Amino acid sequence: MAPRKMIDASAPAEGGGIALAEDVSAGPGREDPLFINSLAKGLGVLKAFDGDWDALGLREIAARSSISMGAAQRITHTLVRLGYLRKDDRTRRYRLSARMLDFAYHYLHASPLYEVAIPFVASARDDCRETVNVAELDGPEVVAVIRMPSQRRMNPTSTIGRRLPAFCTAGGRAQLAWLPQDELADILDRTDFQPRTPRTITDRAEVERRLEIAQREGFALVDEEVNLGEIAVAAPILDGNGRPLAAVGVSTSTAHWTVEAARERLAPVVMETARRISRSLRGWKPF
Amino acid sequence: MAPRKMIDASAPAEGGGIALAEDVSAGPGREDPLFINSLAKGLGVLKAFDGDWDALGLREIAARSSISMGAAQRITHTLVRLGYLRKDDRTRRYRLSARMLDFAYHYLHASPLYEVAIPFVASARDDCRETVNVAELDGPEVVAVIRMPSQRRMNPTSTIGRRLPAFCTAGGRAQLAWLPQDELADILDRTDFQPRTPRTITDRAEVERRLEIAQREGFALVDEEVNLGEIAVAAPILDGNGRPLAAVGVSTSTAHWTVEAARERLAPVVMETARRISRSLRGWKPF
DNA sequence: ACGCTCTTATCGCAATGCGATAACTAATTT
DNA sequence: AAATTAGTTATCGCATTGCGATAAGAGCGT
Repeated sequence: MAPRKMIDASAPAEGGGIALAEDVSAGPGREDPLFINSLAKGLGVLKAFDGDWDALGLREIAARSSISMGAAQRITHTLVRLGYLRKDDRTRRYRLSARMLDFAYHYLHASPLYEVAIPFVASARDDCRETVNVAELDGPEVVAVIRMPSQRRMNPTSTIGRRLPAFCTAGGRAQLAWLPQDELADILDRTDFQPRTPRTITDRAEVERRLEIAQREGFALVDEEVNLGEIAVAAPILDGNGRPLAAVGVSTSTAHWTVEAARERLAPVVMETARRISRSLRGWKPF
Repeated sequence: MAPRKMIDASAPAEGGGIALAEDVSAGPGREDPLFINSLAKGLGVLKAFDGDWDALGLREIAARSSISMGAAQRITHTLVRLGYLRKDDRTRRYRLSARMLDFAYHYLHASPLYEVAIPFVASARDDCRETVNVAELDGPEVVAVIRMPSQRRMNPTSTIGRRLPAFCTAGGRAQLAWLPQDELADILDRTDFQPRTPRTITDRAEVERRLEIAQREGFALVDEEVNLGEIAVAAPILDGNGRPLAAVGVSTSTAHWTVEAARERLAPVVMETARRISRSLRGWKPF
């Protein structure tokens, strides 16, 4: 009964709109007759398996997704039946099944980006022996789409699907810098300039200045703004109209690289890699 | 006129029967009061974005997931609102959003396997300069969980989330071979021994013999049974009780490797890598 | 053994999501 | 261009579907 309300950031897409996660439980009929509540709840449950907590019990699922236990019961039952959740009959706890990766598979195969980029990314990683990644912009965030880690273990192993704010990441800035003015402004309007480290630039004007520099230089460089001890460089993958589709980036450690070294030896690699991928993609028009 | 009847008695409104590859519903729509149909349909729509087709229109979505257009309308609306689908207002078509990768992220972070394995896999790939992967068993199939491709472009670029039959893949056999007898039998019972190439072993007894050999040798070797021109070697990652959690595998091309060379130079790598990962995982008990 | 907590099963009700249809808009044909 | 068509959005009344509460059942700890 703890009235804890876990508002999850579910709907960053549309600007206005109603706070949907808010009234899911105590919901009086809302004014959106097309919105299917059970679907939202179901996906909410899938999202509840967030932290590195292991198997969840029914009660905890209900609490985390702020739904009634009856709903949790029905939803878990359905998800188990569909194969997305697995249940340990002994402990009566649930955990995600490998079928969750189906979604990633479908997504990655819905665009040629993945397949085309892989060999170039592999080659780039071998050239500089550092972690290379490809990230897409999704609203004010970037999402890791490809990740080829170096042997060195990085701080928080960034995984496919990881989301980070665009304004302070190299991949994010590399895409923001090539965006049309109005779209950029729209995204920055929606951005929460929260510092991730003491070195994160939180001033919008200053970020915009960095974007101009990135545009001019052809790459974005971020120095310990995301994680202390980490330097990242990224360049945009552009479609035929010069619109950014994603960014190729390299992350490395201040223990082995200086900003100057990165600028000199890493930046050319990401720019060249991004250019090659861009060229291989020509002809395919995203929306 | 009361033509609104519904002869659907014969066609229980099970969620998207056709499009779902698995036996999602042998007939669950029937009497299963806990089964939430709208949730199944919603997930079915997400799955409809399967091939490399690009953006889908409402009509096509409805057809692919075998739901009414009304349902398609409501579901897409909901999914767009939740951020899983993106809509191009000009063409009125939908496509998956990067948010789909959230699921992969949650799944990969629900177990320590991913983080622990990454550096070892990276190191293995650098040792043999071939594609290294980690796959988990999910029923009679294996699912790719980690993929570190070589620079050489492989036939069908295997992606995270890709599913293949366990009985004819190296990663699959490496896990089957270490499974308790009853579980193995259960999985083989459910296996459809369909050949993927002319060289696929489709005789259950012969597959079982190969499993014994794999068990004895410590690794599984598959020669062009999945794709022509491809040799794969894999070894199991075991938990404290000797139960397989996943498998480390290397895929390579017959153009550059012979079976003997793979056995001699690749097998030791996967075995050693699997052993290292296994040891790093001790203490964590999956269910 | 007896509480306790959490999970599974059951039930009656009405809100929710359903399918059909109509209004609309973009793209194609003539 | 006007006319035709394919496809998408909006609306509506109704029964179905999924809802929350409650009761029955399992484990677990003390």
